[in-house]
Amino acid sequence: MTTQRDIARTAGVSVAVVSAVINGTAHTRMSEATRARVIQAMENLDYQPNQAARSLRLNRTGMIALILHKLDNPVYSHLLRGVYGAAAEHGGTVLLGDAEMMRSGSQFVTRLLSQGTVDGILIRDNSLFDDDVLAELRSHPKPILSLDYARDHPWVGIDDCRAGEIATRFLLNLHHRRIVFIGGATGYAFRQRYLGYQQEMQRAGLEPAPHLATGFGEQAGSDGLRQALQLAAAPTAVVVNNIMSAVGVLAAARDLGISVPDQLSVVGIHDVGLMEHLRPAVTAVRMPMYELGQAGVHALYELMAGRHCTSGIITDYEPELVVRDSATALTDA
Amino acid sequence: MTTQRDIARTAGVSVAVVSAVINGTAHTRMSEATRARVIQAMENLDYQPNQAARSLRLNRTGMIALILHKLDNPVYSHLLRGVYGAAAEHGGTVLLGDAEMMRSGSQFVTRLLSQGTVDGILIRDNSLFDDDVLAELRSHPKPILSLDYARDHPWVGIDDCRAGEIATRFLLNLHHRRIVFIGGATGYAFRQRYLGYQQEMQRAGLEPAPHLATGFGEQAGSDGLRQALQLAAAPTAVVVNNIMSAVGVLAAARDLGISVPDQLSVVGIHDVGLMEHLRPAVTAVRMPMYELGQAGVHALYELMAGRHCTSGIITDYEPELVVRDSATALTDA
DNA sequence: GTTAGGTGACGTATCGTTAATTCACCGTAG
DNA sequence: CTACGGTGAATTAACGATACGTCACCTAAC
Repeated sequence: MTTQRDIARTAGVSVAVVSAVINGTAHTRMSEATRARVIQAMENLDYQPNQAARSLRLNRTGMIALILHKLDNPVYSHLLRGVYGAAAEHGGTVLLGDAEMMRSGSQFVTRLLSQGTVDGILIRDNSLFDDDVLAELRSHPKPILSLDYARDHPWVGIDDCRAGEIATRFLLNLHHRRIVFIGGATGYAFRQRYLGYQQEMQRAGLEPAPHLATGFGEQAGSDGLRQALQLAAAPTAVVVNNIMSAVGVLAAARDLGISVPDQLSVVGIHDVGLMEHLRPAVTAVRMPMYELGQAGVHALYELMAGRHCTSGIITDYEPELVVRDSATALTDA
Repeated sequence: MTTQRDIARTAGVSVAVVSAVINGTAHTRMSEATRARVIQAMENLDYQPNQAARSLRLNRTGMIALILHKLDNPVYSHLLRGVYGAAAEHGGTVLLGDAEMMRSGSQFVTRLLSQGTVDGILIRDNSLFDDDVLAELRSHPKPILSLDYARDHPWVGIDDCRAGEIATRFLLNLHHRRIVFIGGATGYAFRQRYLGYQQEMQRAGLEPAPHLATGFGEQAGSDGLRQALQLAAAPTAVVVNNIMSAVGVLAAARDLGISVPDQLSVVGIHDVGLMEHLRPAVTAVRMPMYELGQAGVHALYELMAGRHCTSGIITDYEPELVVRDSATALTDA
């Protein structure tokens, strides 16, 4: 491995100068000729700074952790892109973790937290961490930022309530009145979306249906729809709190012989490529996940720089309805 | 931050003893009483070793990189689990990267390769890296293992050819004769699956259809089916080379008014949760991706230990057909 | 002619950990 | 009474990069 010492020897300067050339240290100056010689030597010897040494000296690794609920959830696809991109802007690398690995006592969490492996942590959905881990998280010195509302941490979020409103408003405009809200686990974001639904229903003078929060994933959507059909008045439309649950709703509808959108309109919250390729293609509210990732990283870097960061919902980018085929106007039957 | 020096001071010993207690160094001995005092001090002060210092000293980070094509491809879900699990067994952490980030010249790739950020690299689908990156990969000192056949690296793979055979054999047993093979990008694995299809067709005395390798993803499946229908004799069954393309095939079939499985049987290669929740639920060949991840990590650790590692297909776990609703026996029409 | 200030560069302590070397002490064998 | 081996520990030199303190040299102002 080529070190600064090798460069120094080759260029006939001291390591201090090499380091100064690399970091542009104001303190140590050098002539243009010297700088050029050093740069030449670095290129010739194919020098690459040793990260471990750098981390030790600077007490900073240039790596941030991103902890997600289910890595394979397609809604994270854009979030990941945003996070990786923004981290790269700051010259940083991203260590990706699944919340599953955050069980307290696991190698992974300890390592992240206290061993200086990362400079900061971005987490999505606090509700997933058990109390021990949360305590550990709070006690350790590196900044943490939540990508969802958090009572005890700095956070950045997207307007989940608005997403619920948009989906509901769309269905109301299509003359639906019996609209139910299906799916969603314990997270704050999930509840916010229901809140948006609730508000919009009340604004229209309608009674919101209870939250059929049957959980997360395809099965939850299927269960939710079956429960919805037990209600006194069967719904003509559903808002689905989650992209994978939307798949479950479509499956259950098919299994029960309910035609979508003719007999049941479906609007999903969150949009991914899959929604376009299901049949019927699913009308969904696109959430600005890419932008959330970006904003989260920038805010985290603020924190890591010791500066203040204002928590809140990002307002530059709003949830946006993508109209496809799974919802249609209610015709008087 | 608590360091070994703090422990040493508290326990009234030297740092050498602390290090020896931690690492069990044979060279430096100590009495049981001393060891106990050191351990007590470590607990009291909540000592966590500094990874940067460790990495610098040992020239080893305990981190391996896993580079995938599309992170959000659900088939990686089980692979990830296998990799993370096996890495944890070795006390390691996984740095996850998308091949997109492997564009040569990017921060990420350089960092991985030469700056000692990781001890080894696991890559899936070599075809994704451009020549510059591959050259860099080969020139750098850390071991690399491919999770797919590779001419120039050690590799571990799954039996993709067998998967093609299984899918085709299943359809043949259902009396299908006009079977086409759809989708797949440039990877070796994709071609192997077609090869399996080809072999099985020939074994049945049938002429294999040309490989409708329209690419990767939902759109590819849709395009592939449309192309298949242009063939002289329309197919009664398709093998789909890729899970997302299967979604596209179903969508195109629906759009074209072709009923699955009544008019067209579909078998997918690779299985993910989604397949169960599509309608019709997709019959698919489950690939041992979890086991591939495990085997890859173990082989990589062999390489990192300077030992030899035999490249090849893992045989302990075979591709396995999961029968659902998208394929049915051909009845004489 | 002396000195103040600027320029260009060097030497070295430091980060926390590991491991090779050295050392002090004690009991015992010769 | 001395030499010796074993035990339990301390000292210290790396690992590579960074930044502070220092210094030699040159020019120009007084």
